Amino acid sequence: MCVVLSVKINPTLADAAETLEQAFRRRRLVLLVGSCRVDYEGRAASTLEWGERITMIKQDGSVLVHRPTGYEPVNWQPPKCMMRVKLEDGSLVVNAARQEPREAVSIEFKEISLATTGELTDNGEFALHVTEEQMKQAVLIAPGLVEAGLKPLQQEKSLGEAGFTDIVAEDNNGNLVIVELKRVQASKDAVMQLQRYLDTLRERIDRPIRGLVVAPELRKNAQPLLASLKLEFVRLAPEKCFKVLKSQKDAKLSQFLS
Amino acid sequence: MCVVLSVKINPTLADAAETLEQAFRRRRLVLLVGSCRVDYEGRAASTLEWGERITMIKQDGSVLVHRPTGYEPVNWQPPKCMMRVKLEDGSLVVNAARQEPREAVSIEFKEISLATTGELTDNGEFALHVTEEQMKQAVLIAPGLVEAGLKPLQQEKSLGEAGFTDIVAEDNNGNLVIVELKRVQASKDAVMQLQRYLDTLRERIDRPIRGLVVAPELRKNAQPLLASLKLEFVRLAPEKCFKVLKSQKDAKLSQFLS
DNA sequence: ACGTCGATCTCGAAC
DNA sequence: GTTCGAGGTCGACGT
Repeated sequence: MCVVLSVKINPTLADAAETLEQAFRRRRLVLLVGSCRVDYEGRAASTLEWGERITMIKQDGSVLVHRPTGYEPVNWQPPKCMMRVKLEDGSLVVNAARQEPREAVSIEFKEISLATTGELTDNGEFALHVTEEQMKQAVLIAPGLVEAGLKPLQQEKSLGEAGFTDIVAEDNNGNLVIVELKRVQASKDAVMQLQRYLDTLRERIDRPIRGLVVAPELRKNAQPLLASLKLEFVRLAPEKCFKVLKSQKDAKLSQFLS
Repeated sequence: MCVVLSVKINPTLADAAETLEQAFRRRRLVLLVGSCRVDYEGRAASTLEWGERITMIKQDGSVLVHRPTGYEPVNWQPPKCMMRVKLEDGSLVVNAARQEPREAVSIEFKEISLATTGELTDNGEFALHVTEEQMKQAVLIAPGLVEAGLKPLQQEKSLGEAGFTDIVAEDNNGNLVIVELKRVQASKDAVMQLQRYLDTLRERIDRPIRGLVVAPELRKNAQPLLASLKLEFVRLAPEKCFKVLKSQKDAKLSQFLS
């Protein structure tokens, strides 16, 4: 297997231009390391003065210009860009343009240290292990994770403008229980969202309703708010949900095999 | 000048490991292209199965794993990571860990097509031309951009839980004027945010208050909402703000030179 | 350190 | 197509 098709070290700009032309025509991956200047105009406008950077042009026409530090690209262009190469006296200009919105990034190189092209194939599955949706599934499968005797009523109850509740259930005393789930530490936001649900529900339904924030943790500054609104917090670790889902999956598997 | 220090095409895993060890010790840039699998565990947890990707390890210890398409890295690690390399039978594992929050990305290579290291210097200045903050500055300098006779009162008026207004001013008729600024087309969000400010203010202050959404454009579906809330829209192009700021800057400069 | 807010946010799902 | 909400958001700024 050979994913890297061409590697040129310190090519002339003309040589690099040739390589780029070909790569863009065939929709190949391009990696450029060199000294450049970048102009952007579109949703905003920016200029980046001379410096050494890494430029990545992907197979779907997305463009990333990375400085030697930091998580984010300093300049970029989303997928589906039209790429153009222009050789001017003493500089190589790569232009990436798109419409809707109309915007363009133009990268001017005065020196290229490395020009690489390749064709990468990547069908590997990406899985985020415990999402909020998975926590919900886990709680619906095993409501005891939240409270003994809890009985889920329906998965999502539309509340019009107020949004959706995560879980509607009933407790051992016949109270309606509204559950607001968070995969990570719950903040005031989560508490206020739950309160809005309750406000809306109480206008429509005349029976006792409890509000539960269920999350691995409750942010400290949300605790007074929670208390003042007479809501409740239930600690639930994502790992527990993961175990429930795993055992569920295993059960299905063994059922399938039996 | 030589920013790229080492380029190895189809190196053995042992050879690559050697190169990486050295690069990490000296805090160099590393680019890897090859077939890998990625595990992440920290704020969330994820797995990415085998595929061909580009891995970029920056000079500040940030890590980016990019699939051949899309703007975003599929896995990453913020700056200041501890990097470790481990050679196991048939695979090279690169581990990037940090604390606060405690999390780690582990990249397992079974084949490396390209391993590059380098030392990039980049002091080029980056400038974004018109930000929302700059629009605000422009309006404070030249309130006439919004309305003739408008007099700004203070830059930001704290409204407790409701957040902050962009600009508080007074019009020719002695009305209080609350301005919500947007650098791009204003949506229902902007209108509702402004309305929240007004609700809060009207509880505290007993005088006529007008609410203005100031932006280059107002989204069509926000217009009925704006009308029903009796708010107003004022068109303001970022270019005009840019000119104001530029003339201001020029004035300062000529003042400085005189 | 924590909280809030903007972003050329990006991305996906729902409508 | 547009709108809405989440993100391992990131990054900047204020307290």
